[in-house]
Amino acid sequence: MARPRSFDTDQAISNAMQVFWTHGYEGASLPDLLDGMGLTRGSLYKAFTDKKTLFLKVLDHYEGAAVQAAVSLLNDTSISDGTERIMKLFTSSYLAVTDGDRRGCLLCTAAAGPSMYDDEITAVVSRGLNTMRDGIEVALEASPKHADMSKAERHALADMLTAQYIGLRTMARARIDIETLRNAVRSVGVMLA
Amino acid sequence: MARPRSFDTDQAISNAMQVFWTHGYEGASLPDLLDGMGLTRGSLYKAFTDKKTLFLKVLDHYEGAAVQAAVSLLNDTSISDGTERIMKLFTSSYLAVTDGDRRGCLLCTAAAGPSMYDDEITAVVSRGLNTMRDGIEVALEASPKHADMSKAERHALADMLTAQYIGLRTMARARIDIETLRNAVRSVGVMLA
DNA sequence: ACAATTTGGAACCAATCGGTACAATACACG
DNA sequence: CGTGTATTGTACCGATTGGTTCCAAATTGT
Repeated sequence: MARPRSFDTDQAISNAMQVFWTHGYEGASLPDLLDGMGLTRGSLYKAFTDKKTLFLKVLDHYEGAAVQAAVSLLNDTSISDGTERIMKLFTSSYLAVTDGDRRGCLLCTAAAGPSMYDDEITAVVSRGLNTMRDGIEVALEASPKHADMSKAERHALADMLTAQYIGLRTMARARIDIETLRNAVRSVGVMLA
Repeated sequence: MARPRSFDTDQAISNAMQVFWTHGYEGASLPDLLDGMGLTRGSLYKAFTDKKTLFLKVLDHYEGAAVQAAVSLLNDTSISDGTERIMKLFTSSYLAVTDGDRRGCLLCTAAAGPSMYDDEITAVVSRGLNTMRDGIEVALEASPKHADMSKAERHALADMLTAQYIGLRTMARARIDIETLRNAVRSVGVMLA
């Protein structure tokens, strides 16, 4: 009936995610995105309406990929001790930096930026962060060391660890010395032990 | 000899700080700044060279005001227990939110933004965060509960608490539920107790 | 009074921003 | 093979970005 789309939508969103991840929402210009996604203005606006809509789709994608990966790690029953899973999450954040990835967490970056004055973006971001939080809580429930805590206390501890996670990933983006990051992760381990 | 400056430079910087604090570096436009500072383009560029230079001055000002206030709280020997001082710092961050201040920490916001791809800004930001970190470490040294730790362990714990602080203030900006913030602070208290 | 300087303000700049209009293009189906 | 149709590329849009330049008015010390 008509000319088919020459690009894969998911792939395009995934490419856009990389651009937003490095530059942030307001820092990523249309040319940046077009370049990274490998398509032209017309195609982008036809397929994704506008920049903000694209960003919301990207956040969804990030939630479905990066956040979901973290959550399933936190739910991985093949590691019986929940605190071990949590430490694996924090350690992997540290290892990303040693591998040269200083971009931090897309969600955490968006959480700090001026884009948070937009209600829709705010909603998606805090939903994503809450998903992380819930994952941490699940892992805590599978931790023998925290079995005697009250549900409320465990809930609060999950909140604290979420803040810890956000702080760690923000520090990574801020080019804080790698030793400091290592120390922070190590101390989380000591605290949970 | 010549006409003196009709505005107070420090006051102007302080006003600029408010604008950057709410909008972030790239989010604050020239009109925003001129409006908030109450002066015109000509005066601003004569006095502060350009936007980035102004922002660096603002960061210095923030370090001399907000960060220094936090540090002197952390050094306040009238509160003998260092952990109490640290908890006061975290609690005050929480109380800022209950008072309706959702702007978070200027340094932490700058740490997450695309402005971190600028070396000069990066340097000033991480210097400020390190100052905070050192303050926390001093407080820890004045804590009986942490007197038996090794210097290295205490250092690492300070790093962790810095990440915690950044995360907390970022969550405040991200409009995370106030209960979650309260829980996070409470858990820090439990952890340090 | 005079020289020095800063003021507010407007005009102006090139560059870039996000977004749109539209003609050329390339495909799927009858 | 055509023809309808959605996609594509590009030229273009007005608005805004940070930054400059000019100038008359204002305010000081000498």
